[in-house]
Amino acid sequence: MKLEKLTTEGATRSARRYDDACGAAHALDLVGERWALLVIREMMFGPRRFGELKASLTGISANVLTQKLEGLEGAGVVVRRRLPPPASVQVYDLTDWGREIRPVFGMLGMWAARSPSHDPTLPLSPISLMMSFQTMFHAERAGGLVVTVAFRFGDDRFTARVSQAHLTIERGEIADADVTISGSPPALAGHVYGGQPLGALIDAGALAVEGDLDALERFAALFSLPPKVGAAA
Amino acid sequence: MKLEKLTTEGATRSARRYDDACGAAHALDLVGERWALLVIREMMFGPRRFGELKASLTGISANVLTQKLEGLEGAGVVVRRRLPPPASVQVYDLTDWGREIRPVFGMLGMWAARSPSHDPTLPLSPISLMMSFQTMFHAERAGGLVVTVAFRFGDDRFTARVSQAHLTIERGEIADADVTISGSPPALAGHVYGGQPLGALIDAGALAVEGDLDALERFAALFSLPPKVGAAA
DNA sequence: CGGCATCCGGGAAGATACTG
DNA sequence: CAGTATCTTCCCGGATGCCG
Repeated sequence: MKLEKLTTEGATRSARRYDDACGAAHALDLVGERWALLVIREMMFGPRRFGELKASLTGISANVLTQKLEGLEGAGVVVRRRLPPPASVQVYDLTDWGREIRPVFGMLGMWAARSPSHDPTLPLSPISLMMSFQTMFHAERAGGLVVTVAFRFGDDRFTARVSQAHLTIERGEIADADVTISGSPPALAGHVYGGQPLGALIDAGALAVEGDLDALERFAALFSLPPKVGAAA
Repeated sequence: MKLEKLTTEGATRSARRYDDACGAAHALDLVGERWALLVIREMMFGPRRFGELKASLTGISANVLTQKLEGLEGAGVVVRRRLPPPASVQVYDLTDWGREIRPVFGMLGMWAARSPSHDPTLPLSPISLMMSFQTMFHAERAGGLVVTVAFRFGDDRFTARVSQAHLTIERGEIADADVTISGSPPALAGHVYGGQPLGALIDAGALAVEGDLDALERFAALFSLPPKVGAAA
């Protein structure tokens, strides 16, 4: 009795999308599925290989990642490219328009960091930490500070530069950094955001620093999380 | 939270959450489930009743709405209140912190409106249209314009005021509006964003205008969608 | 009517194993 | 390493019914 063909009616109702002209609703149609935004996050600093994506997204399985990349490619957010020989490997990257979603991460992160249930000690990917720096940067604290910091997280390299109260971060390492820091993203986050003394983290072997250690301290002082809800101003 | 009781199986990782310190990931844990952001959207201009929410969210079913409201209440984003007698009805509203998520809608909407697949002619809730005005407002076009516009969508009333190149929108109707417009949100969107002539919409019975029609035209000229990707500047 | 519980089908998410 | 194939789990969503 309930065997009526739903295909005829189901064709009109687009599978599982909001039929809503609201821009936010359409954004959710594009990138609202589970994992989608985090996959995008991992490409925010440039193209990445399948294995890198899978390694950075703890808990995702290969088939789900494949499926998300296909969906995002169909939405025009992601492009699949093959690097020129000899390194003719396949990589995934954001389209120009896809990369424009970046401010959403800043807003989402700033908002969620105020949640009482936010736990900054959970695992953190290198890219997440670099993006958090851009979000939690306090330009008014920079003054005339000029400093270049190099980061090494496993095989991932990033360089941050502060100049004229401006912060720029890009992938890769340059030679003339004032200080180079190696270790895990959560350990560094523990210092920058959690107030853990740098010396203790170094002694524990969680971090290693080469170069101007004082420069690193001044760099770290530029960042802080927003106050939690209900916290006194 | 209430589902954790069944995790006797090996004390596995928390049901279906990203174990990620990234702020954006935590935001998705809080409001990343299907419908959650749209439910929030409908409370952006103040408290709403269950039936209002259900009516505005075309396609949602009562049990799903209940479930989302429970989840958002547990996350501290939504509060359930009972209005004082005699109107002792139950309403849902955003917490102060929950309301702070508003900029995310602006960013998401602005980004998704540039998508080639965005269809502005789909159904639109009154609140979505009001929020889109705040997002798509071009302050530089306002000059010294001072105008107050009243909107009537069914039983929903809103008032928009432009003054000193600033736009404010709130729920409710005031007496001294320069112009009052009645009709459906998609019809008004067709004029403001779709370039459909006001006269044609009025003749077709989709919109009705009382008061200074020229003021409405000047008001509408303050808004426009961002260019689609690939479109010529 | 508003709000919530329950049952059920379908489909997405996820783990695992396997292939080029 | 980069996915694909298969199977299981469980969320989503419709329908129905209970209760204030």
